[in-house]
Amino acid sequence: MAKTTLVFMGTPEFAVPSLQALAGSFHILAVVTQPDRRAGRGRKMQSPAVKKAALALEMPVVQPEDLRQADFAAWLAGLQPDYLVTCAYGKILPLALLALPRLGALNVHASLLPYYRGSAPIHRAIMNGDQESGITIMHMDQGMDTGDMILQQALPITAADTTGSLHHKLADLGAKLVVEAIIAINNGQAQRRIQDNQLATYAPPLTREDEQIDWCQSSQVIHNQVRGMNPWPGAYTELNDQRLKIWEGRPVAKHGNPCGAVLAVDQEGLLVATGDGAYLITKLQPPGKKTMLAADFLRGHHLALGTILS
RNA sequence: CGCGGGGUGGAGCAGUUGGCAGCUCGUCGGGCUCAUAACCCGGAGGUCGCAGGUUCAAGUCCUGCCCCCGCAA
Repeated sequence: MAKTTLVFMGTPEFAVPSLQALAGSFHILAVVTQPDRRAGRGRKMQSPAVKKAALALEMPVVQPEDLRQADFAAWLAGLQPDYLVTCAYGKILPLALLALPRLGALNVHASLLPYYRGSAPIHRAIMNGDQESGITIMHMDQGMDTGDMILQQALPITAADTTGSLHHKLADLGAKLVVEAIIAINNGQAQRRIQDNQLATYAPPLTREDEQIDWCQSSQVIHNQVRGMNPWPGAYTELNDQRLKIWEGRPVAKHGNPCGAVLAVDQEGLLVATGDGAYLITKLQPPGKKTMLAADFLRGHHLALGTILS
């Protein structure tokens, strides 16, 4: 039997482990990723993480500007892949493409579908204080993350997890499962499970509002937000018209008013009143500066108790 | 050529019109205390990112370069 062939589509860091795992088990005909774009400080051209990984594996890389162009479909059809596998590609695939692969068009999604359909499932799971997340390998259909599920595996979210740590774990789990899913389909052992749309929830992209801390929320909600925004894009608060990113902290059983007020300043950090208690900021970052311990920050910025963060 | 902040003892910061390099913390030694991340006294530790220039004199003014970071994408 000929080796299974596939075309991989993905863009950011999250997709790299899946690409590498698939490359180790099957024959990847081509890698499709988003075009290089001017981005970041200085507006330099930047390649997607998947492109760098694919080039390192010496695979052909294609970076179409528009998937709806007829020549892209023709190109894909010409490769005659067994599978099309997407993982955080970043664009909706035209329906016409999904039928081209002989054995299916699969997607790696970072949630336990039908929960958290959409683009920010990892952030949202941490922000909501969930105890569990996971990976779903599914067939794509025309909806956003609505297709039939092939394989799913849960992963506990620990109290210490941040979006960053969970992202790494899920990327690795996704890599493992997508290989398993293809093997199962090849062997005829895969079962398609329909998603229960009644249970579906969505994980919309982050907005600026998601980043700003509302100190009148509970300490736990704030903590989940801080964890969820770490390492990107960072939860922030305003101090003297300066935006201060809050990278780490923890709820503390103290009380004070009003919410947002600085209650204490010591070697452990900066204690701030919240809606139901207090939150100890232990690691933060002023604009233009590196991330530092709150205690370090306080050595150079003498904050009066009662100063309000907003 | 997207906008902007910054590199000053180990850490975080200040340094006004150029004129002996300071603050908080840490560290070392001593003292005090039942005790302390407490307090008191004393000390060490700095090529002020790099290279030039202006000047009697440069952390500070000028030129070039390196590095770090925020916004925006």
